[in-house]
Amino acid sequence: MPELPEVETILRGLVPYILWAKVDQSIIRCKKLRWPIPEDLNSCIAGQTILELSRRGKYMLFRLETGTLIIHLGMSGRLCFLNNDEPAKKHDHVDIILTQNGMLRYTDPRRFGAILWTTENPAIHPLLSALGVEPLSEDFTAEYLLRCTSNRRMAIKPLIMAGKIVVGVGNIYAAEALFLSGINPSLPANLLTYTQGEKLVAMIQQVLEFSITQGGTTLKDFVNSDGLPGYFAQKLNVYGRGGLPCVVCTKALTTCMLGQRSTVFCAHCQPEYYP
DNA sequence: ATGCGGACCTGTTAGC
DNA sequence: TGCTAACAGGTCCGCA
Repeated sequence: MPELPEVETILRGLVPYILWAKVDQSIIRCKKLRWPIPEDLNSCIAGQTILELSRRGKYMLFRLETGTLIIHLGMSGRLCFLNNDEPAKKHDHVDIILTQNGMLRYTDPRRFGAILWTTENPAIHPLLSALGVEPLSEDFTAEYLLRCTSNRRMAIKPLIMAGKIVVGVGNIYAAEALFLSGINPSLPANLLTYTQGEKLVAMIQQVLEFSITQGGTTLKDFVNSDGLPGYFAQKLNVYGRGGLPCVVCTKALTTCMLGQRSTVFCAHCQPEYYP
């Protein structure tokens, strides 16, 4: 499941292959994704040069001449640069064939992803307009976080995952950052102290940045689609380790559900708040 | 406005 | 062994 570091890694890897390339045509094999792929996708993008690749949260933005392709990988989506003669497999939804050699192939078995087209500034697109700040930007500070959490009673973990305050913090990185910050995932957000907020901001940035660094090392492999996601290379302290010993205190890690998400934490290192 | 639960979808794993 | 059921994941939507 691609999180922000994976999306960033994929984007960086694609730049040398597709920036300034021209779209010859696109082929839709299966338009069913989270929203249907626009029927007229081909007429929207054919013949246009890819002018810019960027990212907003986990949304990839391919700016063409008359509009922008918005691509989300959901949880099982992949975007690979392949030779034109690569045979299509079961869950290959779309090919974007370039006039030079090669094509971009979108694959998504679980269909949680999206491919959309907008002729407007993507920043005002309904999917992007309400997103929180980029976690690795200078806008993401303890002051900002505290301003956002001060009147919210919701648990801190689902709140930082919701994407309204900060984007790109999925279940894995939320759990890891909270562990490294010593903050209980259930802590009501309004009780977050400034010191905790500082720590949390720093740890979110640390785990994401480290993961991007790791992703970079497998960059050349991803083109063949067998590159390991960054978080596999990353040492995970809590995610997926419920019941196993805490790497710090050796007590068994606790698993709970929070906002319908499995959540692992150390009850000793991330003590609960008692009112 | 806030916050919660439901929906989407299917490959993988656990349990019978 | 073969089947079924639960689970995982990100994000939007609708209802209280």
